[in-house]
Amino acid sequence: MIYKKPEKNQRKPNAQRAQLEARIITAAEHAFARTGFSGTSMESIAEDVGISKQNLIYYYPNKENLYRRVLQNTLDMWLEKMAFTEDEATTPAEIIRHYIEGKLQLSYENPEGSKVFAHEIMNGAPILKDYLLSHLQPQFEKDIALMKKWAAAGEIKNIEPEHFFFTIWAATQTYADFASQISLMLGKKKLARKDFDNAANFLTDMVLNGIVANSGK
Amino acid sequence: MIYKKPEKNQRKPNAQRAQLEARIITAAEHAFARTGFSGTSMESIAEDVGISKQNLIYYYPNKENLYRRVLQNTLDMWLEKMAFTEDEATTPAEIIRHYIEGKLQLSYENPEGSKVFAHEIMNGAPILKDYLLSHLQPQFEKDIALMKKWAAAGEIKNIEPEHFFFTIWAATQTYADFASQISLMLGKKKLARKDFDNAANFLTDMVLNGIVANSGK
DNA sequence: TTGTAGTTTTACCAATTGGTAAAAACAAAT
DNA sequence: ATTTGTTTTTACCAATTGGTAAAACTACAA
Repeated sequence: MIYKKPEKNQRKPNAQRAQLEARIITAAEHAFARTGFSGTSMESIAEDVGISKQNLIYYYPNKENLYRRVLQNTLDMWLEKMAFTEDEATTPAEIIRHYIEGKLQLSYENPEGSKVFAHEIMNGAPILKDYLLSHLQPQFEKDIALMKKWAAAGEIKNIEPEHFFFTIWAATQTYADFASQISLMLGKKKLARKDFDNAANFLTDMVLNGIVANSGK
Repeated sequence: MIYKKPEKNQRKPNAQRAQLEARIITAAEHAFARTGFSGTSMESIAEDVGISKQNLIYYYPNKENLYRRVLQNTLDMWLEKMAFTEDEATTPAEIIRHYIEGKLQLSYENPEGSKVFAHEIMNGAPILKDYLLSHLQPQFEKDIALMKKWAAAGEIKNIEPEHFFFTIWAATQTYADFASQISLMLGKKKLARKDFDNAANFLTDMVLNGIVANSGK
């Protein structure tokens, strides 16, 4: 008898599992985006994927687990666009323009994630609170400082940077979170790429004219 | 036997009932604001009021009923601040300033209502859709036209008014809907009157500088 | 003091909730 | 063909859900 390393043999082509897991995450994201954590049932997610509830539970053993996974998934691509500290060599106007465009693109590409985030915040951020404090807050602080430096150097007007960020966040995320209302107002079935481009143009124009010292253009 | 008009005698001092109904509405608003329609249970609302679920059902016979009531309650005070057509005699700058202040005051005074509204929209506005189309949309159209007139007259820059409104709505409602995130960022337990004043100052300054032709001031 | 309208409590109920346990089906390596 | 790990199905379950039905309680007018 020889000692044989009991190396895990992975029979199933792992790709298939990954694919199903991805489909589950997508369905879950969709569901949580509409009705939040407590308003969503595991059954409905499973149904959406086309598997049984028990089978769903096999992959994600409980609801909070699944929810955290969805939240984390989104947050990863989210947070990096939430703060704008970057290459300080470029001008404030360019940084701000780039920032607005990036956030709007995110709303366009991942509106569901934005909504899941919104639900969590409106519920008092019970799960995200720590994360926001430890990850977003420091970045926020840094960006505030940067804008104050700009103001001191006369590159932008002497505004309150905090509210600048709240406004940009709100104005960009609204095209994801409130898409149904916006498309209703515009008389469209669904928001298209073009609408996001228009939004980007409007927003950057207004913001740059509004706060950049030498009038943006 | 004389025919006596069976006039309804209202024994219970009607005021007491009205008071309890108001307490229920408040509790319901609070609950729906956190977790939306499907995420809220009648039990939890009753508990919050301090009565039994069956007693709650005596006053509001079913959940959707109660939800519609809460929604309507909010909407009444909501919609009139959602459009700004008014006295056309005043200047665009004054109208816009007044508009922003009004919307922010609403967010300050009734943040719960704002959140209920947000939940409804994020869920695709299943109940509000018709109302928005018949009430908000026409006002919206009118205001768009007004702003275009301003632009044609050279009073404001040639922007896209639709996105102007989306931005203002988002930027003002965010202080209600996302209050938990904002207060987290500002390092405060709760947003105070002062924070809303600051927001109003920032927003009006930026917007007026950004879109009014003769630079707002 | 009794009738009556308004209110609250008690007793249920079927459906849905998130979740467990274990049996069965499946697929691949030996 | 058999073992072995992976996946799916079947069978449950206690708790919670929105809601019904009716009994019991309350207070006031006659």
